[in-house]
Amino acid sequence: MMPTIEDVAKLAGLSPATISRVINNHPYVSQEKKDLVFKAMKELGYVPNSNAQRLRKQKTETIAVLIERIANPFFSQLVESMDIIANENGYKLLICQTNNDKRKELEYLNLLKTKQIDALIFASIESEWSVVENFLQYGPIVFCNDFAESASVPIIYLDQYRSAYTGTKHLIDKGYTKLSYCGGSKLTCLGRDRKNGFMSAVEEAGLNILDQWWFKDALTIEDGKQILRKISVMDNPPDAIFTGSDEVAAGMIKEAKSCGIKVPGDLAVMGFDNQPIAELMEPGITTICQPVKQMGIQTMDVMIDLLVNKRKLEHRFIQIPFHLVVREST
Amino acid sequence: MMPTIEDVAKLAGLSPATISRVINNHPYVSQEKKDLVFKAMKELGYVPNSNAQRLRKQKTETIAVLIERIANPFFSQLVESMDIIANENGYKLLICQTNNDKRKELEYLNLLKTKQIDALIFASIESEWSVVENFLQYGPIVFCNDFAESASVPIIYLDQYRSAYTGTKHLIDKGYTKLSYCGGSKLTCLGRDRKNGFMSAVEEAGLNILDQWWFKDALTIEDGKQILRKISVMDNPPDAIFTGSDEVAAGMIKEAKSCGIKVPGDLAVMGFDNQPIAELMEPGITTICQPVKQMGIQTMDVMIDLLVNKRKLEHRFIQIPFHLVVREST
DNA sequence: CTGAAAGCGCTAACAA
DNA sequence: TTGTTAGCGCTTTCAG
Repeated sequence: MMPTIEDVAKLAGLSPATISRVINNHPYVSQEKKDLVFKAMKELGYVPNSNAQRLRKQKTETIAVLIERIANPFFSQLVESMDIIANENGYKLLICQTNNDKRKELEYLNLLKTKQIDALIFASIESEWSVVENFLQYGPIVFCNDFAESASVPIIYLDQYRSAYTGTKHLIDKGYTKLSYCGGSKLTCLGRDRKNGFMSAVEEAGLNILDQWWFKDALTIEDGKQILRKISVMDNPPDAIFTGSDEVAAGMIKEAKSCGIKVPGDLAVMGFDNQPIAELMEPGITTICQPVKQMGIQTMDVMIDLLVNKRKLEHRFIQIPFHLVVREST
Repeated sequence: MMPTIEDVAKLAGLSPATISRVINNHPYVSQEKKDLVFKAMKELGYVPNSNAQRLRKQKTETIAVLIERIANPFFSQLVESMDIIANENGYKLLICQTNNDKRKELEYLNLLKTKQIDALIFASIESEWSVVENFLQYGPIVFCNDFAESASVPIIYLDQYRSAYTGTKHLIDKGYTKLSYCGGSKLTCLGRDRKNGFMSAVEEAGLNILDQWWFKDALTIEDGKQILRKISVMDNPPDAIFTGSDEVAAGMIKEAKSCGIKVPGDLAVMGFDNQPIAELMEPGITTICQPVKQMGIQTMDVMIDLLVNKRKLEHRFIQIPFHLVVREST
């Protein structure tokens, strides 16, 4: 079947060791033999068996990245840029969808133990750091976008507190007083910081938030529509809403049209991310621009540095800049 | 460092073979020994080294899928559903972005040869079948969405000819006579069939298409905007345009607003895919609904069948249904 | 500069 | 039902 290194050796009249040296660009192989090896390899259509190499070298040249869902544009863009950098450096990127399932997350973490990956990136996290920590002995771990409390590894992060504060402040400055908050799925560090930023601006302005103005688990366009329907039948509805995603905001705007609610006349809507959709909607969605690609690139740069230059794995926060994009929805 | 099967054997007072049997659920292991093995494994925190398993078994439980870009919503949705089915059947899905680069595609094909994957799915293809064919000896290959001419393997496909014909017919029935066509990147089977479907409806109606009404390489929102700008300055512009993607259509509609062109008054715009954006835009985009998830699921079902039941790899067309979704943009 | 040989961790005959 | 043994294909000392 597939030719092995031994077949090449035989054909070239050399030893497997020499073939291996050529494959791995070792110095001290005469040009003459090198040519012989290349010729034999070509003739046989030889390619080294990666599993044998991995077993021997105890390395896989593969990095895993854990995300919620690839169909979420934020993650697909993040992953795209990570993949490019990884490939440029000779690494493969394994994309792992957790769907916010702790069990699946743990399974993926086990890839480190079973030597199927050299390193792992969390772009979404469910587990406690105390659990994750145990896997550090098997390879470097880096956080990006979200992180686990008290994690002692590099964290590439956008200041959610300040960005939410900025967005909320914008609403307040525009004169809105009945603010609603629409958060994501879980209360991770990201969710917590974002909520605190919102609250901080609200308290500073001395505003009061009714219980019914709080929404959570809003992730999709559909979620946005549903929330808007709830708002549409409220006795005392909010006059502005801060959402954690452009998709939710888009769903709300779409549904508002059906319900006869004017955006921003009756309800101002803020998104988050600055996805393409934020610009395309009518009205355009005011949002916080997160440089997703940059985040992916920088995260992978850190990881490559760890892997290639064997830099020490230590805690540091790398801030990603953000900015407010004002459009018509507020 | 990491405990090996031998460590477990020693601790349990058994042979490595027995441990292996337990790991692989072989019959004929007494419950008593099994318990001993589990206890020892747990105590050592043992996990089998997959590279050793792969080398020995000559299997990876990994399937690759080749796509253009993961940030394209069509592909990210496709991949999401494939991943779910793959995981349910104990397979990992390796996502490979080719960016329409033949060289990269070939690199990924080589994963079959180097035993890093068991099988491969093309959801986008650049190479000739004559090239791809040579890799069949290393594992099954299946096409999905697009395919290579004369490929002799399963092809999961949406009838592009009929769908384009249907969409174009819709425009003609609405009374538009100056039709423009806006195609994708390359002239693959998918692109060719779609174009033929368009032409067929056009010829049937006896319409004339000006040279300047043909556009190609349109993929993104930005591309759509640019094309609209070109149209906006034409002496004799089209009155309806058939595009190959909702994103292109969305870009055109957005830009039309800036240019003072009415959609559909001055220009009717048709999309393709029925992405979420098609519903969200104002006007809503008339489009062809492609059941992406179903496509992903069915493709993976075929692949799993091939892999698990060792079904024979033979040519067959599996049709995915489509339907026209009429909204306001036409 | 090159080759011989050991062994990465596991599985599957073959024996017992 | 269990153990012994021979590799899977490659890399890396260690000798020469």
